[in-house]
Amino acid sequence: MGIQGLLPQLKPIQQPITLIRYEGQTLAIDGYAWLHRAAHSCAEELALGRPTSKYLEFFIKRLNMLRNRFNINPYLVFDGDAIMVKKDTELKRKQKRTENKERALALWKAGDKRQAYDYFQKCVDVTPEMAKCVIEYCQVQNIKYVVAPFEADAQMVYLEKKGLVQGIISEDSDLLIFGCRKLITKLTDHGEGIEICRDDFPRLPSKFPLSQLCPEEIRTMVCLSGCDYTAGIPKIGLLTAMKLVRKHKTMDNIIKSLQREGKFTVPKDFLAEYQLATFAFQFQRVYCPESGTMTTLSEIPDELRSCQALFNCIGRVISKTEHTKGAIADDSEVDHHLHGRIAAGELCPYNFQRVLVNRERKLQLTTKSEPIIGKPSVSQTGSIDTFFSKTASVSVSSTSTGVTTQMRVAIKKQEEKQMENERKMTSTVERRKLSRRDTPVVAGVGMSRYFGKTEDLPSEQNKNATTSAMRTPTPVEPTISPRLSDLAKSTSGSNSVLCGNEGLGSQDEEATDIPSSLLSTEVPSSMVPTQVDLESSPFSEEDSEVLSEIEDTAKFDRNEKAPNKRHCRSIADLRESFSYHRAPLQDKSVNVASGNGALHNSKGEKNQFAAGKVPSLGTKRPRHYVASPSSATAPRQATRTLSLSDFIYRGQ
DNA sequence: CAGTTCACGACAA
DNA sequence: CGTGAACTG
Repeated sequence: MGIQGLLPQLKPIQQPITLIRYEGQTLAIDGYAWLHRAAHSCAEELALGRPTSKYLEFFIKRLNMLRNRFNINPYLVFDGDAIMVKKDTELKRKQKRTENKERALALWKAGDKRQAYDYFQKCVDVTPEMAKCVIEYCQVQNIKYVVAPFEADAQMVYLEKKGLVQGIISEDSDLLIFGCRKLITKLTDHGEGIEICRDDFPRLPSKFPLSQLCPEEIRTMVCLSGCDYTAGIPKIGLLTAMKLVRKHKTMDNIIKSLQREGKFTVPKDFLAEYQLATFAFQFQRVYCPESGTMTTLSEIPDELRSCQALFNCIGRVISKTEHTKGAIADDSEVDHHLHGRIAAGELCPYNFQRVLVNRERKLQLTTKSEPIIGKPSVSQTGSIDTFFSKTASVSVSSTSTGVTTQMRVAIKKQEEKQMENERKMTSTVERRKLSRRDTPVVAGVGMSRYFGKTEDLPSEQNKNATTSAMRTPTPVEPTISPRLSDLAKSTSGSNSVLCGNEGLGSQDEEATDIPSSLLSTEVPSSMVPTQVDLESSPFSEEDSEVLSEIEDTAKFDRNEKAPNKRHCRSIADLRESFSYHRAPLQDKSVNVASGNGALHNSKGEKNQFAAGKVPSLGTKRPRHYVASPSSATAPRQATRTLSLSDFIYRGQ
């Protein structure tokens, strides 16, 4: 993957840096790159279809580092659907993985867990469901994210072009071909990495004078030597490709020359492959979080707009009328709304008819067994977990958050670490009212801000605020109603069967399809779930407990007397309510410091996207909807944007 | 021999 | 990703 041999050639301009130099800026992060690394810490659980919080912990650790230690605004970008040019390679990889997985499982069953472990590592696959788990964390934490319609690479470069991010964290050298200006690679846990700037290209040695090539020539070069979209020509590496381009300029000339000399064997349809590759590099579909529409990385020139092949390889988009993905040239024919929901992580990126479900929650729903948590958590045992199991039965609010147990555990762990650090770093204990800091309960209280432990909140005002905010990170949609019945089917009848390891690897496909009637942008209000719908659902008691989060949101949606009853303010609310301006570690209040607008944490106009901006079903919000707090929400906002610690340690 | 491509093994987590 | 084997001129 990537451009073989590119990074070594760029060695002269690779600059070791620390993230300090990005203080106050926003950086795009290749979400799947992190997921892949994180997945190695729990390959076994992932392959066996068992719950885990490890990969989330990885994200939390790193996101905390970025935000707290370096004051950087992370902008997570996840891959979406595969584009045509890459689909076959994707399939091959999948095949390899399933191959390894089978071997791993065979070894596992044979009892050879040692060797099985190695093969688990080789078959690690990251799924959109895992991304969703991270996404829900982002929603709670007010971290920006987007699910790219296709490749994250193109999406991230687009964000950079638009000035929404000032740099890109990724391991992929492809980024530079897409036009990335600032690439940060090899980022460590401590925030050190390698920076590659486009502006430094002129400093490259004459051996590899990249700056003397125009963008098109660069694409020619990498296509010759091989990239994600072309196999390249055998025996031609980056350097010979460079020479060829310098000599003959265009791909046409190069191919002619090569064929004349006969030294190299040019694959038959290489030229066509190249053509498609350049399309994908330049015009790949991306999602514009500002306008809430699908666009292309670069604008498609008029003379190419009639090229059908182009629209096939830059990514097929959803047609507004057909409700299928196709090569659509006309922007107004594109269903931007559905793509917005994909970008928000609401719908499955490769099958928009399916709701995207957090992997860990899905596991909770399909196997009723209580999740196997990483470890019983030595410190302060009994505080948080029992806390949750207690309140779960008492109050719906704790289960209504849509946050899985894994998330709780993961967040809790990180919180503990952070508090540990805080403890070390601050010798002045008086800073805040921390009298209760060291009591075992503290962690539990700390958690409450994520999970709406409403009874801890003093005022009625806050209570409402929290419940409305806490409901669920997933936008509350009418689609929940049909889903409920599906889930009922899948969970109620077959509980005993589903327990245990039964679903090895086959846990994926759930009947979460949305009826096509719901795909239209106009949703009859009759689709809003009714009390009858819910009460007639034949849940067992346990089921309803597990499912209460969904049910809750539905109830809440009904009772909410918000102006827009089809789609409660859900995430917009959530992030608005929970945007604290700074994590508690720093003393400097950054709220005010962001004069340059780089840090637009809570009220920032640029912050509106990640999910709140996404148009909701059947509503037509103004294009540049800025989540300006209404007078009604303003006071709540005020109370909300206390420092995190204040929030944690208030009320008891 | 210098320059280059390519296949392998190792990382890290 | 870095290494070394293998190939070329």
